[in-house]
Amino acid sequence: MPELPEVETTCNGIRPFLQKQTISRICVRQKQLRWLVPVKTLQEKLVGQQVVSVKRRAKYILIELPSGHLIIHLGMSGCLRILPKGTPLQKHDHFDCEFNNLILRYNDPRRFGAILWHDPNQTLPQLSHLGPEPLESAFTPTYLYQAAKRHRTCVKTLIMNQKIVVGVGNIYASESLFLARVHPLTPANQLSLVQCQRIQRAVQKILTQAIQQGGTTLKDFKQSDGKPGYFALKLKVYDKAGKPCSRCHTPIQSIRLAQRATYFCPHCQSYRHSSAKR
DNA sequence: CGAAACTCCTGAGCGC
DNA sequence: TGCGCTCAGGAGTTTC
Repeated sequence: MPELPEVETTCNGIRPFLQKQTISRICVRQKQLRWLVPVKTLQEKLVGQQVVSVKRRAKYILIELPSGHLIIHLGMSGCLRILPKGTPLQKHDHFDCEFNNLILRYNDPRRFGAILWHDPNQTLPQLSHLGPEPLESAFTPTYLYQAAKRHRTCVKTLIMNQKIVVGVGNIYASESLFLARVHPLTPANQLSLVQCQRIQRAVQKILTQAIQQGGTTLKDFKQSDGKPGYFALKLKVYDKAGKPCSRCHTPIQSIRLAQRATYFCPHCQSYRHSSAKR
């Protein structure tokens, strides 16, 4: 579930509680995550350290300490909560980072998430090779156009490729292409510059709106204070198969693309419309 | 090299 | 009520 807006929401939610706080203790209850630093390393690097900042890169949460970064990835089902000390455990509470008066608690039913340590002197493979941030200046229509030219895959798979641009997951890929009026199956190397411009703008608009709404809660995403995200109410095509398109009332179609559910309006996003210059 | 399939895991929802 | 099946938002690895 967590795509860029959900990770951004989580960062914003935990930041005010953690800044300048000192880590007093850590607790790892489940070692079978996607990646987990050795507990000994965590103990050595974290305990007694003061949080300098809380940042986001792609879908990774970076908690900066004087000696490096604690990096948390929420995977598909992870969430981070700020809780009072002594809060009883719930199922799938895998990791605690304790401060003086509060706990940063990581819960992840599917265990696709990760807890990493980034030593500033070393490169972390997960963070190298990442593409530009979609909301920063490097993500331009020209950049997207040049990148698209090198790929034969379809546009939806392209914008979900973290080497091309980070943060766009399955939900926002469908939503962005609907807003851009581009068919998800359009081959990347056939996109026009005008289409790339529409896609770039749409991605930025959708992600910005989703951040303002606190992310999207479909099943289990929670903000750090436990509230759901409200962008689900704004979704136009995702999970709307058979429902009328909000723009033209044609039933929304769903297809499977690279093993992922994909939704689009066959009228608004037809190849004919997509290729036409607008 | 790129593209697509496969993989990790739990839980929800469905049909029977 | 319960069983078995399918599907789920990520992303590195494997295979072709």
